[in-house]
Amino acid sequence: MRPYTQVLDRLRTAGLRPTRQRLALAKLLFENGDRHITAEQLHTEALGATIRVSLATVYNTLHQFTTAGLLREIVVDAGRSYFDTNTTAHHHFFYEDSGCLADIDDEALAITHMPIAPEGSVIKQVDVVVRLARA
Amino acid sequence: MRPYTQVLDRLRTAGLRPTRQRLALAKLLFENGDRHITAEQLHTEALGATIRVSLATVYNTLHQFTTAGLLREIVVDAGRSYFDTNTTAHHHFFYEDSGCLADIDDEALAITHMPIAPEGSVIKQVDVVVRLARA
DNA sequence: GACTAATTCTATACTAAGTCAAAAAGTGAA
DNA sequence: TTCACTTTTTGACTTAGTATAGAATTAGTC
Repeated sequence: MRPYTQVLDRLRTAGLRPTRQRLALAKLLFENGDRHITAEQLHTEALGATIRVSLATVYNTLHQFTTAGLLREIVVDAGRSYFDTNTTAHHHFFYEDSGCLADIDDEALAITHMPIAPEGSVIKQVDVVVRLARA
Repeated sequence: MRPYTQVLDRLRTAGLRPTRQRLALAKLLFENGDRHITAEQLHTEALGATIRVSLATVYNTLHQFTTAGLLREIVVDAGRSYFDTNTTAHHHFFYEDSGCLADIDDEALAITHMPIAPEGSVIKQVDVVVRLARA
């Protein structure tokens, strides 16, 4: 099995053209366990791994992957976007001091009453953020 | 009763020096029903009401009010902060098309099972955002 | 392999939201 | 009124993200 086979399949399945940059970024994102990462972090990581890619391309790629269902955007900080490789429905702890995110176990939190969407709108997603401070 | 009596009391109670700017912004914020507002919106509104105040002061004031417990910051958009005059525990609908926020009735949404805070941290707040798209 | 249409990337300028800091202005107590 | 302390102002600056023209790349056809 060649090194890029899995991410190649993944991009093709998602209907995305498998460019050099997309393949390399997909490898960083999807072959290192579940991750929560910002565009800046991913860009730095790519450069550190001698992947030549512009910051604009990192942003474009993250947004394309999100639109294609490979990533999910997480909004916990008014100053930047986080992207989550785990796209299943789940919620997050957010450590405000460090800017780190962690998944909350499914059984640890549940919403028992869902509100009805107001007239003329549909519910896209329900996000729960448990904000943490250092004890 | 003078026009600024209520907000004057409110600032004094909160331990904040009642400067001209703080009084005027407090009046806009707290005497128009529950509001969700960004710094830019408040600044525009203040200027429209011939309140001379700098944008830096609007930001400073919103942050001071939040720290003093008069406002609550709501993070639903990675590009800007919203401030909520209703500081009780409650959750929000966020209309992604328009950038508008609306409170969710208490009984309409319930969470069973609060997660335990991870080692070394405390839960500051639990935020639920129901993201809406146009139908 | 050559050609080519369409897509994507790059580099850099730009935007929007928010912050910084020195000087000026204002508050409140004595 | 004075004065110590706080707050505001102004305009420069920072940060995260976006725009865009030209270059580079992908992928299908022959």
